[in-house]
Amino acid sequence: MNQQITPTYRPLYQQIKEALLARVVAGEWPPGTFIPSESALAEQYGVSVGTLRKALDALANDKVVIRYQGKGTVVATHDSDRSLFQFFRLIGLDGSRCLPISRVLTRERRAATHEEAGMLELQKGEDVVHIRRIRELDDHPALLEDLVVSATRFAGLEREPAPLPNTLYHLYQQRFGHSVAHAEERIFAVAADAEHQAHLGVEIGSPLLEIRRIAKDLQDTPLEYRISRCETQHHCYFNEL
Amino acid sequence: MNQQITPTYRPLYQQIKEALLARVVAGEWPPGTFIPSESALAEQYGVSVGTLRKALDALANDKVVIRYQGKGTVVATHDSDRSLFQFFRLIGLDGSRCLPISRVLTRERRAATHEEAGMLELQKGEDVVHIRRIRELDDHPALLEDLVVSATRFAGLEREPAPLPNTLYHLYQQRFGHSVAHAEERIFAVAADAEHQAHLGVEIGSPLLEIRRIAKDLQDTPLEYRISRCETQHHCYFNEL
DNA sequence: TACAATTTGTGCGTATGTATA
DNA sequence: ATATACATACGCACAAATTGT
Repeated sequence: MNQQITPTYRPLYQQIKEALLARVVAGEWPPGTFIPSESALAEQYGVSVGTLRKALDALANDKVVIRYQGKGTVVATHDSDRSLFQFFRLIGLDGSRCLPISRVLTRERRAATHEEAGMLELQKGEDVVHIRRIRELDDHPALLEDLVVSATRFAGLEREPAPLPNTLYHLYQQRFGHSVAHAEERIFAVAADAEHQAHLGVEIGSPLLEIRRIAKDLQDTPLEYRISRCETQHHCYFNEL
Repeated sequence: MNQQITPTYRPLYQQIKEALLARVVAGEWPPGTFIPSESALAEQYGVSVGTLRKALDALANDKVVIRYQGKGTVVATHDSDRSLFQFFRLIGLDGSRCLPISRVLTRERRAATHEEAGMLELQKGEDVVHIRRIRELDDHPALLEDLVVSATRFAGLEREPAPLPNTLYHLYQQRFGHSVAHAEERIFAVAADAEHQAHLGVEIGSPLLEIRRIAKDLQDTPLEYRISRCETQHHCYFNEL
């Protein structure tokens, strides 16, 4: 492993990090499996264990892998924990974390709209799978969600087993081999319409939180575009700066 | 520097980290000043440079200090950059970061309400300074902000020079020696009232984003409670997960 | 229960590279 | 050029956690 992959200087441990990341992305070590030990990898790349440690620490920092003292290093999965703490930011007014229960309303395959194609970086005319569901928090309907994914990337999602799991990212990873690594959210305040009245039991025109999320994989490929509308009488969006 | 401060074992570099943090908090190195070099500090504590490096790296990760190769390590300040990128999460619809311009409406010292006393952990009957201002983004009034701080902790803030800087946290640090280290935000959707109509030019009842922020210092002491109401026709709240 | 093997975590020391003044 | 400071890289020793014998 030489120091000059490109003419510009890059630290060795960063090159190792990228090499390891490439192997994760390539599927050599599927999510949930243990990767080789530090000493074994250090020997493979011909670097010191300290250098390899720094690469693994950086990957752990990015939540690509998780390290367990005495056991080894595993590729990160979408356990309920991760989906809940990293990607679900709604909490009760008292600060309690409540786990959502999903109920699917519609599920269909159709052509992507112009906006969806742009968000998901799809070719002209590609299909998407569109899922609409409501999510209950504390036995009370709180969210109306519309989400779309590429129908080619997630082939057959519209025919998946009836009760979709309420942690969809786990399904993406298990069934389709696509892991959501991070996401961007843009939040707006909007007025409720008749649909929200019907499903969430709020007045037409009452204020709702609208959360537009683009979920991406390790290579920044957009996997899912999701719009959630949330009633904030009983819950709120929480963020730490 | 022994390994046993408490009966429970704690890594040496964490103990060093806390010792250094304590000296920052005590004001030994004010924000913006350079702290001693790695080798000097390592000698002071009788540890290796590697161990001290790990402590400093952790502090840099927490944004307590900033490291410059070839120059040294400085205690973090509230430059416009930090206030803007860490604490200001509103962006234009096109993704542009727009810097806000503030105009103060009212500024008064008064008794704390029950809610404010709870949020700021004040004694019964303590005073607060209350500032109300609007903030413009792209020459368009976009936010109506109400913020309160302890009148004893920020003594004389209500008599500060007329044009308050639009980055208040910088003033807190410079004038009162209180540095905002992190914050919690809770976001709601609310309906605009007559005041919002007057100041933001929106219809009564139209949806607004309400951001309730508690800003804390390095020791988790709440410094400021702030409620911002934001119109999201031209801007939105941005968050990365 | 005790012990050993494996793996990551911590700590030390040293040498060299890069950036800044 | 020189000096200083942080960044990278190597190697070693030992501690702590886990697992199997």
